[in-house]
Amino acid sequence: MNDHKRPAAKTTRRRGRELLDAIHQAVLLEVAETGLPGLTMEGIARRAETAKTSLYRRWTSPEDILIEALRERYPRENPTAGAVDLRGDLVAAIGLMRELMGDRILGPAMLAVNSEAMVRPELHRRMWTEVYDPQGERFTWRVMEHYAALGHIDPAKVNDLTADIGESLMLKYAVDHPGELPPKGYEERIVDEVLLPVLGVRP
Amino acid sequence: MNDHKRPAAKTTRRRGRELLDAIHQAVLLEVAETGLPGLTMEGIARRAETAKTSLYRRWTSPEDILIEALRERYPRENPTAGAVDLRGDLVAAIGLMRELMGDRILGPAMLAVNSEAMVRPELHRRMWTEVYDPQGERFTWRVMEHYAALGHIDPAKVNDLTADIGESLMLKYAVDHPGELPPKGYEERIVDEVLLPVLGVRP
DNA sequence: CGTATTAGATACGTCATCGTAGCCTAGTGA
DNA sequence: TCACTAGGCTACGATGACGTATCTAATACG
Repeated sequence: MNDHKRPAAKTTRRRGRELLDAIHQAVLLEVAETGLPGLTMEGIARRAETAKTSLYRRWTSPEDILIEALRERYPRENPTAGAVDLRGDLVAAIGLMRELMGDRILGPAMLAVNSEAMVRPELHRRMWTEVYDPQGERFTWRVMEHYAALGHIDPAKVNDLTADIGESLMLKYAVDHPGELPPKGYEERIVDEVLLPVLGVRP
Repeated sequence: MNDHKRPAAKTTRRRGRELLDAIHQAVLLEVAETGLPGLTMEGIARRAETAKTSLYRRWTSPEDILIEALRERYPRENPTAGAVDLRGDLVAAIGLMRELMGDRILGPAMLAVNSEAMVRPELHRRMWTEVYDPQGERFTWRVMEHYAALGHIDPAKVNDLTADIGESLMLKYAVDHPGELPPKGYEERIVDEVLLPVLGVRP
C-alpha cells in the first residue's frame, strides 16, 4: 500500500483549450506582477500549475507566450459612431481606454508590456504587428473622421495631433497615478474643456 | 621577475568624487540598457570598472545607486517666463521635455525608471519624493499661471487638465515612437493647434 | 614619513533560472 | 480496448547574481 507517487488530489489532467487558457491567464497575471523582464518560464509554470516542460514543448520564450495571450485577449471591438452625438461619441471613445485600464488583468499586463516596449523597439514593433489590430486603435480618431465627413467639424482640424489628445491625457493620468483610474467625469472634462474647443465646436 | 599581480596599466586609483561620478554614470547607462529589473550590482561594477565590494560598501541595492544618480543629474532649472510672449514661453516649456527625452543618457534612463514606476507604486512615490523637485515639474503649468495672473488668459482655463496637455502629448509621442524625438516644429503645433485654442487665445 | 582610509581583487557558498532529457500516466479516439 | 498523444514529474549541469569575507595596495592627511 505504498502510495508511491502522490496518488490522490489531481484526478483530472487538463489539455488543449483548457490548459492553454490557464497558461494564458497565468502569463498575464504573472507579467502584471513581476513585470516583463521578471517573466520566467518557471514562474508561468508555477502559476498555471503545469510543468515547465509543457511550456517548452510549445513556446521558446516567456515573451512568446505573453504575446500570444495578448493577441487572444486584447479587445478588438469596432468603436461605432452614431450620427448625431459628437460629444457623446467622443466621451465613449475615450471611455474605451478607461475600460482597458480598469481591467484587473489586462490593464496591468498592458502597462508592463508598454513600459518595456518604450525601451525595446523590437518589442514595440512586435506589439503593433502581432497584437494591435491592422486597423489599429485610435478610437478618438475614428469618431472625429466620422463627424468631419458629415460636415460637423472642420476636416482640417482632424489630424494626428488632435486625434491623440484624448488618449494621451488618459495615458498621462495612468503614468502619474499608478494603479488608479481617472475620477468619474474625467472623460467628459477632456471632451468639454479640450477636444471641443480644439475642434472649434461650441457646446 | 614574475609580475605577480598584473602590475602595469592601472597606475591610478579613483576615489571620492571621481569614483562616485563614474558609478553614477555607469548606473545610468546600465539601466538604460538593461532596464531597471535587469539592474545589478555586478553589472554596475563591471561598467564602472570598480569592484562589487566598493558598491556594497556604500549602497545596499542597485536601485539606491540609481536614485542617487538621478537625484544628482536630474535637471532642476527654474523655467522662467517672460512677460510678453505667451506662445514662445509655452513652446519653450514643452521644449524642456524634448531636451530631457533627447539626452542620450538621462532620457533612456528616465524611460526605464518610469516604466517600472507604473507597475510599482512605491518606486513612483520614491521618485517623486527623492528625485523630482519639491517644486515639481509641470513646466507648462507655471507659464500658464504666470500669464493668467497677468490677465492674458482666463484663470478658469488653467487647471490640472489643461496644464497636462503639452507634456502628455510629448509623452504619448515617446510611447508611440520609441527612441525617436518628435519632429521639428512639434511643440509649435501643440501650442498653436491645441493649447492656444483651449486657453481661448487667438493667434 | 607613517598611519588611517578607502579602493580593488579574489574567492566562496547559496540560490534561482535556464534549457534539456528521460520516464511515467491520463485522456483520446480509431 | 488498446495504442498513441499530450501533459506531468524529476533531475541535471550550466550560468550568473547574490551578499560576505579576506587580503592587498593606493591615496590622503597629519
